Amino acid sequence: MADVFKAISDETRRAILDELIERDEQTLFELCSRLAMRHAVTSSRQAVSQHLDVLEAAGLVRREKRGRYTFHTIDTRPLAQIAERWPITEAPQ
Amino acid sequence: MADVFKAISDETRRAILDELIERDEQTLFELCSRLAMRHAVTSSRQAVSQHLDVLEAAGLVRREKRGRYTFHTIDTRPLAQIAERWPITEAPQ
DNA sequence: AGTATAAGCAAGTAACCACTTGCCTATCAA
DNA sequence: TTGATAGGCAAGTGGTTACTTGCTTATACT
Repeated sequence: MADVFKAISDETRRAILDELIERDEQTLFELCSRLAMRHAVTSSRQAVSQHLDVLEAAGLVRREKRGRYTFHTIDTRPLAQIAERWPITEAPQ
Repeated sequence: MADVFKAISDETRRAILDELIERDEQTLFELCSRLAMRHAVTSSRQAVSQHLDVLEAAGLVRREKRGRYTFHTIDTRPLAQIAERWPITEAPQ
């Protein structure tokens, strides 16, 4: 789907995926503080939340609400279609 | 590079890559007519040329000028970094 | 030399998108 | 029940970007 390409076209969203690869099942606040500390992302909570909306629409992140916390889980499988669509050859074509 | 993600974030540019996968070494005019016929892309020559600029900056397309023709070649290798950055797992994480 | 074809350059425009701001809802603890 | 924490909703704004328009350059053909 086109959503996947749009999702990874933004630097902050790529940092979110990086952070979720390092540590999965994070809440919004956890993500915000760890993005600021480890990935030099200065976006506000609302901005990060909107990015997570985009990542969820692309199927790259799943949300699971427990109590007052919402945990975010990464799912890299939608990225497979990229390598399938344009197979990577060793030498330049 | 960030340019690769930006490059494939646009539907028309993805169609250009699709078309170059089908038939490599096309000129700008060839690309324009084949995009219109086979990929329902209605963009003008200048628009396609600007898209090729972006794809070239991302290293996904190389240009080779011979006489009055400029041939465009696809190089999918920059896409490999995507799968490397977020490895694809079979089951959801 | 003159014309046609292939393509580059550059400014202007309109739509999109990331981000902010302000307010609201829900859950939990004291 | 009151306050604090975690998060959602929605409108407005500024910057980016895809696209058009018009002009220019370069190569090839007659």
